[in-house]
Amino acid sequence: MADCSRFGSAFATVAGMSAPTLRARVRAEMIQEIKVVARRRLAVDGANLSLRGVARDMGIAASALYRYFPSRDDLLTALILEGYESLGAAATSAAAAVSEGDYRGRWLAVCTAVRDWALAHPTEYGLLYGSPVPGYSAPRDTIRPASTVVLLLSDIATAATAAGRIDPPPLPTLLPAPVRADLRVLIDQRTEAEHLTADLPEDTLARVLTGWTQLFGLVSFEIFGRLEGTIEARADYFDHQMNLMADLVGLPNA
Amino acid sequence: MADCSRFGSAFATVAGMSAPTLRARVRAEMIQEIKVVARRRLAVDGANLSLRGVARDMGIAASALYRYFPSRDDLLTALILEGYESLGAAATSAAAAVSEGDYRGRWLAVCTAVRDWALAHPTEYGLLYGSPVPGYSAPRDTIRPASTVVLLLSDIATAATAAGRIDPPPLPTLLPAPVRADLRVLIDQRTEAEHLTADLPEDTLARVLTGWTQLFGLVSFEIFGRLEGTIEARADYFDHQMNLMADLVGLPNA
DNA sequence: TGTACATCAGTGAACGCGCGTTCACTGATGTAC
DNA sequence: TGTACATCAGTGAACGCGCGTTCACTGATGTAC
Repeated sequence: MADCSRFGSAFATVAGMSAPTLRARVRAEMIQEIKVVARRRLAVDGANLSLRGVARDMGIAASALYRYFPSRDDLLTALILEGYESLGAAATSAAAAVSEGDYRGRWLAVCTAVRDWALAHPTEYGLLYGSPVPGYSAPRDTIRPASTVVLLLSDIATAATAAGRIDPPPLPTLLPAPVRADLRVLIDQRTEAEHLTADLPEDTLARVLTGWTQLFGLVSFEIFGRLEGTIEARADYFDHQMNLMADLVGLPNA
Repeated sequence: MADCSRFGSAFATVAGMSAPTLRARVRAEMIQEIKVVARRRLAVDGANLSLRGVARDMGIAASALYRYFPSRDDLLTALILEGYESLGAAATSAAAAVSEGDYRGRWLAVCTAVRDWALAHPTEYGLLYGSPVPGYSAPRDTIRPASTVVLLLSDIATAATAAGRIDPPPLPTLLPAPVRADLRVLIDQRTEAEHLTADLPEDTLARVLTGWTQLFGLVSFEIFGRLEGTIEARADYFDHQMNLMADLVGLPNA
């Protein structure tokens, strides 16, 4: 839906074969500009994205947009998809910038990248992680890109486990069997899909998911204004909480 | 804004003095019914509450609503306020149903009450804890009722601390000074406002806030569909996570 | 290299809809004497 | 207890707006010979 390749784009037709025609290049640029302008409008209107508004900002007729996106919802879907990809890319490159063996550093880098991205794109963040847009349901395509961050986090834990550098603090609460089963399925799916040999104990994954929930829970609190009047040292607080989660997972100190 | 007392209501004029007039009673019932119907519509439309829709459902003219609420936003505010009150009441009575000394039981009761309320009122939950409604900003009145849950949680920790029944697991990460200062202010505000003598260490409050973030983070994940395809044993998982948070705070096992 | 036809981008008017809010009004309820 | 006036609840038309989407159209770009 979000992709436009089913439109008779000359670009798609000759993709990779010969140089794209003038039209194809202009078309691709146009699609990009529409998304850029739409994102700008999103920041003002919130999730109530309006095609007419976008067209107005671009100085073209509203109907012209239908050459590029078959409906408003498809444009919204494209923006959501790119949002997940943008956030995922930020987190991925932040993780890659930290040395292999510094598991806690990588963990914190991912968390901080998510927060920074959210602060830089608050409305987009709301679109991705806030309440669902009424009358709009995200298509299947968004599921995979949406899971980048949690995969990064669990990969860090997996690597630390494989290196024998994980040491989670013992806590009285034990993992209930049904949850353990759910987690087992997730771990098996992951190792199979990536042809990994490294394994992740269910108990570790459970704590990684705690950290994941804490990460987005705290970022949502901050972005949606729920920390107003309580915590003022936001960055310090965030860093502290994410370190606590790294403690809980058992990642070593540097 | 949300209250209608500045409207020339006969009820307000004679409040507590003599029996309310027929008109006053009918008026009060009408206000209630508007809110009930509006809440029902909210469940369908999401945050895009429409006055005309409410009027249609009630079988009256849209303009008639202006006798009761000066604008759409005031109705929305009233609903948000009642939402916080309803959630807070559910959590409070759940806590009260657990015996004084069972700190962990009270903690879990509050958490479960929040989750149950959210599952029973998903759209309202989204209105309270999702992305802010575009073009609408919540007035000051909503701040106090919105903090009921976190106060309940910290009161449990305070009581456990006073009883000497708290035993948090030591973790390497320490509280940064600026955060400690923020937390100190919150604790002093609370003890002063309630004329309490019991004190709460900043480190404990920090972990209570971790639990608070985890609680709403996880409920939001579940309500907003972000657990789809991962955790199926939702209730077990929730219970487990909230127990983990109780471990972190150091609440004793029963 | 040039011409004839097909494809595409963009226009502007139009459709049909829903919205919040205002306003002059009718009829019922309440109040003061 | 009854009457005159004031207050209130609710109506229905209207204003002005913005929206998504469709459609017949013009002019430019691309393609096949």
